[in-house]
This record gives sequence, C-alpha cells and structure tokens, in this order.
Amino acid sequence: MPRAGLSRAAVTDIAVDLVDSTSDGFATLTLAAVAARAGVAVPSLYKHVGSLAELRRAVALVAMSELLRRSSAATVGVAGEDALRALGRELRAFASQHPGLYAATQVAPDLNDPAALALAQTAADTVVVVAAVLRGFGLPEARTVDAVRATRAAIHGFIELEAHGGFGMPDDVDRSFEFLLDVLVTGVASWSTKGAQ
Amino acid sequence: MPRAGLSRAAVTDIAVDLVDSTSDGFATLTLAAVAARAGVAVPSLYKHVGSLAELRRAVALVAMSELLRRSSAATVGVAGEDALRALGRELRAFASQHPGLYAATQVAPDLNDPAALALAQTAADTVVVVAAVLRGFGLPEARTVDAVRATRAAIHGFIELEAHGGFGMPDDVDRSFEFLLDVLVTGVASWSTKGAQ
DNA sequence: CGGGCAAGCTAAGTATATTAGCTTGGAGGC
DNA sequence: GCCTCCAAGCTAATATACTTAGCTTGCCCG
Repeated sequence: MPRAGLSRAAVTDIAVDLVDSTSDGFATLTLAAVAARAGVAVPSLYKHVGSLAELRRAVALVAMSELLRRSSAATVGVAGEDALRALGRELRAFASQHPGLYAATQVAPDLNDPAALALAQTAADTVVVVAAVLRGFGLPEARTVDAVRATRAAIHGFIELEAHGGFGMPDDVDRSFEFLLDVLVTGVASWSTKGAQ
Repeated sequence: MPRAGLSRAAVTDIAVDLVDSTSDGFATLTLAAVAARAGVAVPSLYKHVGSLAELRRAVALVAMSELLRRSSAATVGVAGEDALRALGRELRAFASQHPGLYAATQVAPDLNDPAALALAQTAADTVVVVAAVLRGFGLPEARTVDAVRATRAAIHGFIELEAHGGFGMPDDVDRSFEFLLDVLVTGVASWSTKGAQ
C-alpha cells in the first residue's frame, strides 16, 4: 500500500480545515478525525505531532497568524477613531467567518513547547497592532496598556457572547456592535484629553 | 453495604464543589470524579442525572443563580455610574473567587431540557439587572439593548482575558479594569446625552 | 412481616488519547 | 542496478472517558 506522504505541516493543514469547518470545531477536534481525513491510522499521526495538545497549539498558531494578518491589513493607512472601528469590525468579521479558528486563537500559549514561542510572539504582535491603532488617540503613556486591554476585552467579549448565543433576541446585533465601538471611541478619547490636561 | 443516599441535588452539590475547587474545574468535570466523591460507582449516577451534559447544565444553573444573587446584591440602593462600577467589580470578584463557577455560567442553555427553562430564565434575570443598572443613565429606549450588550461584552471580555492569561505582564490589572469601567461610564453617558437631543 | 421500587452494582460497548514494538516503502549510496 | 537503512506507516495494548443493559438488594410502606 502506498504511503500517505504526511508531514507535520500536512497534518496541521488537515486539522485547520477540520477546525474551520464547524463552529465548535476547535473544541471537538480529535486525532481520529484528522487520521480519517489523512487516510491513516490514528497512531501514525504521532510520527508528525507530539500530542493532541501540541496539534491544537499548531492550529492556534495558524489561526493567530491569520488574525494578525487581517488585523494589520484592516488598519494600515487608517488612523485614530477610524482605525479602531476598522479593527473591531475586522475582528468580528473574522470570528463570524471562521468561528472555529477564532476559538483557536484563545488557546493559552503553553511554555516548554518549541512552537509556544511562535504562538506567544504572534499573540504579542496582535497586541502591538491594537497599541498602534490606539496611538492615534494621544493617550498618556501610562494609560496605553489599560486602553489596549479595554479595547481587546470589549471586542473579544462581544464576539464571545455573540458566538455563544449570549444575546437573546437578535435585535440587530450589528447595530449593537457599532454602539460598542462608539462607546470605546468616546471613552478612550475622553481619557486621552483628560490625560493631556 | 449501606446506600450512599444520593439524590439529584446531592450529586449536583458534589459537582458544584468539584467545579469550584479548581480554576478549570468546569471543563475538566467528570462523572468519575463525582462518583468517587460520592462513594459510588460511575453508572450509579445515572439514577439521578441523565448525562454529563445535563449535570453540567445543573451546575450552570447553580452558578448562574449565584451570579444573579451577587449582581443584585451589589447594585441595590446604588444608581447610575456608581451602580455600573459596582456591578462590574462584583462580576470580576465573583469570577476571581470562583473561576470554575464563572466558566459554568457561560454554558449555552440547551432547549428540550426541563432545567433549560430555569437556566434561560436566570440568565435573562441577570440581563435584567444590567438593564436596571443602565436605566440610571437615561438612555433612549432604542439604545438600551445596545448598551446592555456593550456592558456585558466589555466586562465579560475583560474577565475572560484575565482568567485565561491573556494579559502578558501584570501591569496592575486592577487599574486596567477601572480604566475599562471609566470607558464604559463615559461612553454610555455620552450616548445618553446624544440621544436626548 | 412481606412486597415492591428505586438505588446501587457488574458487565459490556463505544470513543478517545497514548505508548510499544513491528513491518516495509522507497530514497540514497555503492 | 542493487542494497541498506530509516522513517512512515501498521497492529496490539493500556488507560480514561461516557453510556446502556440488566441484575441484586436495601429499605420504606402498608
């Protein structure tokens, strides 16, 4: 029988596809599903991947990289309020189009894993994008970290609640998200002026 | 051998204890652990509980009830900005003191489960508390739903990121949370005046 | 004191990850 | 062109889950 010709990258690709194919794909990812898709017995996967947890972190890295790419792309050449709104809308769009991958980006980077460095680095890079977006608001240096955290929290929380059916009747969720962006813009801007006094 | 004298409530109590004893207790809850604690074989639990999923929803109901109780208690007799801040701090404190139970409150209420009604109702009640808190801001009627969602999203997102180690260096997370509350208060207040014009 | 029911049990089936050890396809050296 | 060797595959086995089926028996109620 011919060999499948797998590799770590090929296995990760399959896992990414599976995760991306359903909304809770990341939580329900199994080696059995990956092996079936690869046309291989389950233990064979261990030739390419150390464990299910490691595979999940590999998927997380792919997902986080895509999140970073889209965040950057959506905010180049835009500044201040417009950039913040664009970032928020892009993140929500990504989560809506790829709920499984968005869930994967929330994995806690495990240390003592070689790929953990790359994952932690990519995660840090996405935070840098948020910080860059907020730079246009002229916040006092000491408040930048706070503003980054507040921005991430607000957008992530909205995405999370929306994805998990946390909003009862769908009273026009788009408008609610725009409201959230308004609150963020107004709130952050107010701090920037306060701090400037 | 004497009987353990279990009941649905007793089993749920044990599960709640287990969930509450570790930070990721809800995700790692197993029937094996519950049975061990109860001094009973695993299949015996099915005399009291339909499935692991149902038990998790029972735990979710307990957790959500406690969240509702504390939310209400923290905001009675307070109004406007103070109420919003008190609500936020209380939710974060609850999540910090009972991370397992907080995670349980995020379970999606499953329909076609008798207990689902109670869970959905309790969840709705907590939303009512948020709505009541925001009433003091004099928002236009049409924006109330948006403001409730933005408030829940911001606070929940912060708690989630904090719990999952999403904040790199702990630059004083308390201050960041206060910043978030400032942003919320300012942002929501601005909308209330805008809407009044 | 006896009947019956529900609370417990064991046994078995399914699904999952993981480890150990074997087999062999196929590329690279001679 | 053949042979060697290694890694990519395999089967077998272990461990941990949930769940169902069917049996046994403790114990309440009449």
